[in-house]
Amino acid sequence: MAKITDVAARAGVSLSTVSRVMNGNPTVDPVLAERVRAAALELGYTANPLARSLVLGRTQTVAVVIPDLGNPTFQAILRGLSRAAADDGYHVLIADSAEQVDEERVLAVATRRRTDGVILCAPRLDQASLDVLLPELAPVVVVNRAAQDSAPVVAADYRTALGELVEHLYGLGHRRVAYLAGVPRSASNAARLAALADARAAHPDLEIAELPSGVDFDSGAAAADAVCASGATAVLAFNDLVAMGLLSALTDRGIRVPADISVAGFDDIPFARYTSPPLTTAAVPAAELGAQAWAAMHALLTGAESVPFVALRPQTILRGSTAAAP
Amino acid sequence: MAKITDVAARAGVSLSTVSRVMNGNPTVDPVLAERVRAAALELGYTANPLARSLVLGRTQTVAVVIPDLGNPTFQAILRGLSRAAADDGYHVLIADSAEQVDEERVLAVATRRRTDGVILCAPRLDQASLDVLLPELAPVVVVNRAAQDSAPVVAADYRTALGELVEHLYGLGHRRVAYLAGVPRSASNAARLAALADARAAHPDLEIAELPSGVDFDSGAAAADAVCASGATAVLAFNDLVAMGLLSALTDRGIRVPADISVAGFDDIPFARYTSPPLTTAAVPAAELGAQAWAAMHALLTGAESVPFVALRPQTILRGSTAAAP
DNA sequence: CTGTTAGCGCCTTCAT
DNA sequence: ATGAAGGCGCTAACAG
Repeated sequence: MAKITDVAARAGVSLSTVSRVMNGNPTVDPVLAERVRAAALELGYTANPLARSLVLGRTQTVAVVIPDLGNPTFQAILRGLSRAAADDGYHVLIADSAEQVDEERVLAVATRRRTDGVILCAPRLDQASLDVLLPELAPVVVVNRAAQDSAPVVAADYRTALGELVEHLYGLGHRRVAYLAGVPRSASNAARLAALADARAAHPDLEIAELPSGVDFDSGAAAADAVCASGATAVLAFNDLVAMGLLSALTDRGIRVPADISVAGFDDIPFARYTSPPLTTAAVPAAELGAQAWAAMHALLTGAESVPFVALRPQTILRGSTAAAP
Repeated sequence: MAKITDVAARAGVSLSTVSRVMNGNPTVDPVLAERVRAAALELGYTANPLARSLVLGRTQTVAVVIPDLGNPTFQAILRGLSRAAADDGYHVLIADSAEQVDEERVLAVATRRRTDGVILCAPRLDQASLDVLLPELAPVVVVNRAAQDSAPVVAADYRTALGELVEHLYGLGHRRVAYLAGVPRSASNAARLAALADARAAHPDLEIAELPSGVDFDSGAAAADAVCASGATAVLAFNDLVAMGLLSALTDRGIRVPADISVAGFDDIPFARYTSPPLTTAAVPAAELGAQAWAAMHALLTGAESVPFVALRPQTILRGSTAAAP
């Protein structure tokens, strides 16, 4: 691999001149510049990014910490982020913590050292740990959870979105609703609970039972009996996977959706529209969330003005899985 | 951020000694070593990975080039790869070429310079370009396509897998089968066509019509009319998304699956089991593919013995979307 | 406008 | 066993 001294020798100039030319510094004699460019081309020279990183103090790379690369929402966030970063000439280092919450912190700090900043998706990390972690990570952008002013936040507005879903069900005449809670300690679950509290306050005749569940298909299926026992006429699932699992288990039991019971999901993952019946859900703009997270990071990196808090409003998508209460 | 000289000063030793201690070099007085460790701990010192990378000539990072982060198969490959690499203490840089085949080459070369190697998923890159690209990328591992000895290959055996699917249909009495071809120029499509040729040779009474299609849900839906017109009693879709689109469109037309027509997919994406009817398909072990790709790269990086070609056999999954010919 | 020089932070011979 | 010194490849003052 050709190095800068090789190019300098070939062009008969000093290495500083080569550096200047390669970096577009205009204070170079056009003739020399051309000679340098020719030499660089012949040698297929490109500056070693590592050496540049060391001297410049920036790597043109950011780290994205994600709890689970198998989760469609994080996949979409990563996709949106990666493409937006690429458009700005940045690279992305991924760190999948594989749901190991205790690893998350170490991972974030480790990746931070080889990058210019980190975008943190850590919904299950407790707030106290997060608060001490963030300053250590700066510049850092937090996705989908609060970060008391120590970092810009880009989040979907789960509270409003779930609120709309509740209103939708209430408008259909449902008065007994079950909520399948996902990870109880996650930030987005807290937002959802707030939405339920809002709804209860607004509608005294509305009963919302909170049933435990997980975050995946099987959890939804496993909750079917509890849902039936609760006497609810409508279910708000933690996410689409849970809703789909529930849908499947209910169907197996001969319970008709939405005739007997309405089911709503959350996220609008790609397959939500293809279930039968298609799933009513709140479309979280995950890829856009990723793009916005990048935008926030880019602003941090370039010292540009930036919004400290970006809230993206999920869109309520009404499909066939919800209907009037029986 | 503390640097090695800070630790040296605090411990009252030279920076070489600190370096030795941090790297576990045993030729250091235990007393000094302990003093160094204490100093490092107090200062929260960790060697700057960038500086190490520059001097050591290795970054502990590999690049993964992927054509589309939105594709479930590549997502799974990335997940398996990322976790396997993390287990060996390596980081992963992702490069999503967003299906821009011409960008793929530049991207691969660019990311290669900041990493120790690249794992290349480039199913649509033409073979000639690939052949000149690979030497430039070494060490490099190629996923899901041939690489004439210039790099280790880790691939799913599409040919055998599709062959099994055909046999399955043939065994069910189907004699007129339609194949919904995906991207004609992709490597895996070539493997699939080879499987069809095998089947035709083995069963003279078997007719297989090749119908053009894309690779996504909508392509499958759009192919419904052509499928009906073809008179086929069974369809092999390029992948599960195409199969699901077809399934949906057929259902809309009142055509029953599998009573009127059988449909088989490919890949076994997470939702294939949840369609109605559930999809018969070939389960490509994508995450395992990623893990194997990492293993191959790790071998390359450590100079270990390695297998030049790993073929992973997809498992045929029989579900409800295929049945006896009407 | 160009070349020389001093680092960026670290590892590693080479002496001692 | 330890320290001094050179260099990884490049950029950015500083002279000239």
